[in-house]
Amino acid sequence: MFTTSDLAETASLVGEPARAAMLMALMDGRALTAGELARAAGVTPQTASGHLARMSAAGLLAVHCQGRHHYHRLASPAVARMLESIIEVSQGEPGRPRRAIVTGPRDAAMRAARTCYDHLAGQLGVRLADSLAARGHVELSPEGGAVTDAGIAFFRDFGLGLDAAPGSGKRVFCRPCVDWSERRLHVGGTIGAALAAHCFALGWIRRNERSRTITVTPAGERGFRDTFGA
Amino acid sequence: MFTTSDLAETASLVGEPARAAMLMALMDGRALTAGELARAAGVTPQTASGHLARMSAAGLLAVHCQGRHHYHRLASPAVARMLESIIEVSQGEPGRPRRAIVTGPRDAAMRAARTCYDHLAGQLGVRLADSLAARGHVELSPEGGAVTDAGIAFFRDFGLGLDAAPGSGKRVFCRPCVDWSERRLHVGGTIGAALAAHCFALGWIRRNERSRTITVTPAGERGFRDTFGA
DNA sequence: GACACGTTTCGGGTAGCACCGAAGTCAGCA
DNA sequence: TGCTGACTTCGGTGCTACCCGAAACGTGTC
Repeated sequence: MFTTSDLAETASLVGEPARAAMLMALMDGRALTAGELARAAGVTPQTASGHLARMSAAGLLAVHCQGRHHYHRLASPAVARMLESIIEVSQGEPGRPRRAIVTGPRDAAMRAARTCYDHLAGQLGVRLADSLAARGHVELSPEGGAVTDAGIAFFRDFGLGLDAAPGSGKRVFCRPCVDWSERRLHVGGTIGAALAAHCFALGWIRRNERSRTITVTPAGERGFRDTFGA
Repeated sequence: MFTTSDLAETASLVGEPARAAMLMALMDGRALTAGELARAAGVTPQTASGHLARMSAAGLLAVHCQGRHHYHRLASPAVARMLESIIEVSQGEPGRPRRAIVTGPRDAAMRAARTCYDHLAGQLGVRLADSLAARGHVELSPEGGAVTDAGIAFFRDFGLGLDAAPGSGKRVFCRPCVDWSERRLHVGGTIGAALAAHCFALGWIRRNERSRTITVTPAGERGFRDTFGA
């Protein structure tokens, strides 16, 4: 069972600016040290330590100690999904315009391409999703998403190891994820994670230091154009 | 764009016991008056009023004034999804047992059958989902869900008006929703909502006053057994 | 119009907690 | 073994906001 106080407890952990900033910093799926998270949240290490201990105890974060560094990461994809859904509500209705924000170059890089827990987001993520949908490889809707039979063959050719056999009748789902900068859907879930991991392995994209942004390499430019037409 | 403070602001609204209790009371999708919500949260009307105003301003609730009663409801399915995802995280890992709670008869009724925003949940919801999955009418996984072609025909025979044409190639998705009492998946999304609405229309189930629980009528017992084998 | 009822606004009391300074613990290194 | 750096624990301070009593507002009823 569960009680409403459990709901409030979890939500109140997220509902504090310093902790929210730490969680957002971890949304790229990497593990960061306590000091890095303290800087990301703009608080002193001792304050951050208390926050991290509480979030770990509540099952929001997982800790991995290595020497004198303590690496923290989101405990599970469910936590990432929770944060996404809160962000979606925070954005309000698309119709109602929110206050404009002066966007610096850093924000431009964020909009261009970034990771969203374990898959690709930003303009790159949306472009890929659009291309995959236009070619009939995936179907995406706010309600859900799935990889078509043609898509399974395509991803297999591309080099992704898919667990489900094409003839098994079992559908490969791709979770639709609302992009908070583009306000459009991109491909998440296991297929999104596998796709992102493969692009990293191919050297098409690489992570930038101290940021959730990613850079598309020249090889990636060619690859995305030739393989995805995007 | 959005900022981390938006995330914290929304989460902090949910992360307060009185407000969380009100939101949970609204999770059945109905609209309740300010006074009813005050009682549900265990606070005075004037305290509840302040909370409701803040949640409405933030876009979590929608208000509908009728005479001297103000009816509040969840502003959108996105809010319901957000609450579900927070609950999912609040429950922790299935492996780690949470503190046992003495469950009274009221809780037993909740576990048996209730509504979850707009669809059926509890043992009834899970039983229906299992039956539909076993017969190949839907496919459900934590990543997503879809109605099969056979399922579309089945639901059409049952009397549900489905928007997507069977031959259009467009998939009808059903959002998987983690049941917080059964810890299993049940059928949500538009198909789940349509299914629940049709069962209400057929008189198979009816709402109980002042509770999210629902009762299966004798006609419903027969109907669920004959039509769904559940 | 007087009254009852549901809801909202205002003001002050209070509890909780986020924050930081200082000190303690632990790992790595010379 | 002493030193440095990363992290945690402890104690005290200050602010936020939750809460309720009192009163005002609007609406439906007699």
